[in-house]
Amino acid sequence: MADSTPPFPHRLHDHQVCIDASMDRAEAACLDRSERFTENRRAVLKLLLTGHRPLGAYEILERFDWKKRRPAPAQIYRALAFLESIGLIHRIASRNAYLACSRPGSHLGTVFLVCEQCEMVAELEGTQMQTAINTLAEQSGFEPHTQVIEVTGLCPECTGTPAPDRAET
Amino acid sequence: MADSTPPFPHRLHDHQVCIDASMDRAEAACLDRSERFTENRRAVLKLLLTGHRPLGAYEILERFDWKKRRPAPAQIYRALAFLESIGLIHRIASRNAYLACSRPGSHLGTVFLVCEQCEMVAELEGTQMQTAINTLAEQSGFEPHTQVIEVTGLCPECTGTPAPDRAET
DNA sequence: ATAGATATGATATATTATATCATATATTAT
DNA sequence: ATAATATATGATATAATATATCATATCTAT
Repeated sequence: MADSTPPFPHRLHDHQVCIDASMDRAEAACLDRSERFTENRRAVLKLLLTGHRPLGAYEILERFDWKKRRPAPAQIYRALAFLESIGLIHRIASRNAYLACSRPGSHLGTVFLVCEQCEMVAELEGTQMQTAINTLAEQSGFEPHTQVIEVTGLCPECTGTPAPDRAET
Repeated sequence: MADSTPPFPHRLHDHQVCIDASMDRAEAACLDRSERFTENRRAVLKLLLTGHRPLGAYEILERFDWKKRRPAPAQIYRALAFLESIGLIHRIASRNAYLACSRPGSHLGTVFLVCEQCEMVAELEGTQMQTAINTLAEQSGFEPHTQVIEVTGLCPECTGTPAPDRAET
């Protein structure tokens, strides 16, 4: 049973739909946990949702549409910490950058494919990978808690080799 | 065909053997590429070899046994960049730290198991993981170049659950 | 309305990493 | 051996990323 959404968002997809859906999910996630979806958190998430590409904290700061005073870095980091804590964004460790989550649900075995040219990131489920990690961990007597799986390379758009057209039911 | 060395070095293993062997391999690797194994590079590698645990660049700097003036950060980073470039050390992205390599040979599918308590790191081959990544990449039309696979959790010593004694031939 | 909890504002500073240019050292060709 | 070339280091400065702290504001439940 393959996932129907393509790993890398199509060049011409309706991105507003992504944004709206994500903001709605965020709203719901906060409500669900009785957490506040404040203006700051909203603003930071919205900035991260502008593209399927990770932004550094200071990049977010620069793009922040501040009404009064320019916000301090801490303000951004606080929002990022919060959003990450409830699974709405991911930190891409290999880039010190933050990415809006595009896969509601569990993120235990999530794999990130990061294009080194256009910086787009695909967020994949990696079930097989998870199995492999669990096997390795078991063999080592290791108890896994969190994991970072980030693959850097070239996305279909940037290699000129588009992804095979699978699952055309 | 399982690897005979345990994933996490045993509490009582003869560590001097590790160090000596690694320094010898480093020497050979440099010779092989006509690169210079200078005092700085030697010193940085040696510090990283003091334990199977990653050190931050500034941690290395602090422990650096400087004869004259305290070296500048750049000096450490230069050595680290060099050592990493020829595969003698690894960068642990999730910790901004550097680890002496304990597995001569290819590092394409290397998996790091990082203990969040004692900070020991096991460096594993992850063949199955590599296959999983390649599959995911192919399905996505992604061309993988480099990858970061880091699992954080508790090592056998720290869970109290020692690794099963496998391959006792 | 008040008390308690949580988020923000403001300031300062810690941590990690790189840029630059002059000097020194090693390697190669002569 | 010596000069020419390449490579590494020394020294200084600064960039980029992230956290600590404490006062104030805002929300939530009673």
